[in-house]
Amino acid sequence: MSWNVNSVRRRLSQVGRLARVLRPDVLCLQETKVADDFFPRDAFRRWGYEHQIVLGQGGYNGVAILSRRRLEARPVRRWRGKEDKRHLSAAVEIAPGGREVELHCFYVPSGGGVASRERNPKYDDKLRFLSAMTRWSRTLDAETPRLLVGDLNVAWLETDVWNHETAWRSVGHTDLERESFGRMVRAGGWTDLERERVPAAEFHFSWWTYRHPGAFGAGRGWRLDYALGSPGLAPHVVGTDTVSRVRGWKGPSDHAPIVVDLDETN
Amino acid sequence: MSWNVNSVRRRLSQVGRLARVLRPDVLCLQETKVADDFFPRDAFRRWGYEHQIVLGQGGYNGVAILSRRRLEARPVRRWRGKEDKRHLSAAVEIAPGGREVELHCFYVPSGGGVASRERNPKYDDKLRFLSAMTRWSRTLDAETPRLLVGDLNVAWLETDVWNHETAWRSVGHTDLERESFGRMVRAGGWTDLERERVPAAEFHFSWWTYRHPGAFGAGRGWRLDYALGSPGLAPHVVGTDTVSRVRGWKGPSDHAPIVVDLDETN
DNA sequence: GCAATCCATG
DNA sequence: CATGGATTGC
Repeated sequence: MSWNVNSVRRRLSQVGRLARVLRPDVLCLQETKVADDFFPRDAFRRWGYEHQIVLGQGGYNGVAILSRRRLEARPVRRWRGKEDKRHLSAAVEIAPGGREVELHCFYVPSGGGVASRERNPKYDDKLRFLSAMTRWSRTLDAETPRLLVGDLNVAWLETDVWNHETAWRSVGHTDLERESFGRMVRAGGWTDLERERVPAAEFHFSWWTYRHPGAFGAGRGWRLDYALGSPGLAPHVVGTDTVSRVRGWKGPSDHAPIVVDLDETN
Repeated sequence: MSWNVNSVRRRLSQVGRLARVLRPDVLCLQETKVADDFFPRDAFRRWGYEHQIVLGQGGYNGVAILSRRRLEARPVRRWRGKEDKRHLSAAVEIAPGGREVELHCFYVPSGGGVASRERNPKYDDKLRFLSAMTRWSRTLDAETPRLLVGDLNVAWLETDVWNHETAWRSVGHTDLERESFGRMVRAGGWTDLERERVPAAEFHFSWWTYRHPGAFGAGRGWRLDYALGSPGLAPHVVGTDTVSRVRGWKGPSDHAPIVVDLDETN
C-alpha cells in the first residue's frame, strides 16, 4: 500500500486502522513530515511492520517503507543533486525463499504556485525531478519485477482532473508536466496499474483539496498518486485499488491510499 | 466562580463540566485568549449563562463574565492609560428583586521574567497596574457589597508560595509586589476571603507551573488567584473554596478555580 | 484547509 | 509545558 499521509504522526491512528483492516505486507508512506529520530517506529512494530526504512527531515517531505516481510534497503540516491527525502528503495521478497520485487517509494515535488519555470523555481525543480526520473527509468532493465509507487504530483491524463478545461493552467496538470510524465512512463516501460483497471475515459482521482471542504463529496479531485509496474512485474500483479473512502474519515489526509495486490505463487 | 482558564476555547469542555457540576450563578474568566467575535457564547448559553460580558483581544489576556442572573455591565475602565482587556465589572442581583453585588473580574499583568523595573518594562507595568488598583480602591465606599476576583498574579504571603526562601527573587513574590498588593488590600478595606478559611500559617495555592509536570502532585504551587470582599459584602459571604482538583484533570489550566458562596436571603 | 516550525507570552 | 499567531509549504 502506498499513501501520502500528510504527517505520519497526525495520521497515525488512521494508518493503524488500515494496517489492521487491510493488513498490507508493505506500507510506502509519503509526506511523513518527521525527522527520523521522531518517527513512530514502535507503533508500526506493534502492527507487525518490523522491517522499517525511514528517511525524513521534519517539517515537510519525508518517505518511509514499513514491511512485514524482510526488506533489503537500497542505497539512498540523490535526485537532481539534492538530498531532500523524496525517494526510498528496497527489495522485498514476494515468494518465500526467493523471488523479489524492487520497490520504489517516491514523493515528487509539488511545484509551487505558478506554472512558470522562470518565475517559480519550485516548478523548475519539479520538472528537473521528473527529467531525472526519466533518465533513471531509461537505465532499468525490463525483466526485473519492479514497482514504483507514490505521490508523483502530476495528473497525467485529462480524466485525472475533474476540470481539465481550467486545470491545464495549474501546476500539476500543465502540458509540460504531463508530457514529462509521459516520457518517464515510456522510458521505463512502466504500466500505469490503476489505469489497467479504470479506463482512461473515466475520471479517477486520489487527491481532493483541503481548501474546499466539499471537494471530496462533490467528486472534485485529481489523480496524483500512482502505482507503476515494470514489464517484469506484470505477471505478478493481481490487481490494484484506490481506497478513496478514507478521504471521508474524520481528520483525513488529502490523499487516498493505493493498494497493489501481488501474487506470491509464481 | 473565578477561573484563569488559559484559553477559554481550549478549556471549554472543562468549564462546561464545572458549570454542570457546581452550577455557579456567575463565571468570571481570565486569560480567555480570544477575540470577542470568536468567544464561544453559544456553549455558555446552552449551559444557562445567558447574560454575558466579554472583553478579549485574541492571543493573550481577555476576561469575561458569564451569568445565569441578570447582569448590569459597568463601563469598561482604563487602567494606567491602557486598554488591555484585563478588567470587567458588572452588578449582579443576589436577591430577587433588589440586592446587588458589584463584581470585578481582574487579570493583573504577570510581569515578565526579571524583577527589575529598569530592565523589564513588564515588571514596571505590573507595579503600575497594582498602584492603579490601590488608587481606585481608595475611592470605594465601604458599604457596597463588592466582590473582586481574578488572577492578581501576586503571591502575597510567605505561605502563598511553596518555596519562599527562593521565590522572593521571582516576579510574583518580590517585596515590591507584595507590599504593593498589601497597600491595595488595605486601601479597599478588602478581605482576603480564602484566607478567612485557610490560616495564613498554612500553605495555600491556586497555580502550579506547567514547566515542571510534577509540580501539582508534589504540592509545589503559588497562590495567584483571589477573592476579595468589601466590608459591605461580609454579611453575605457563606464561604469560599479553591477547586484545586481540576489542576489534576487531563489537559488542565495551570490555575485552579475559586468558588465564592453568597447568601441570597438577607 | 491542514500541518509544522518558530516566536512571544505566560 | 501550553497557548495563539505568523509564516511557510502543500
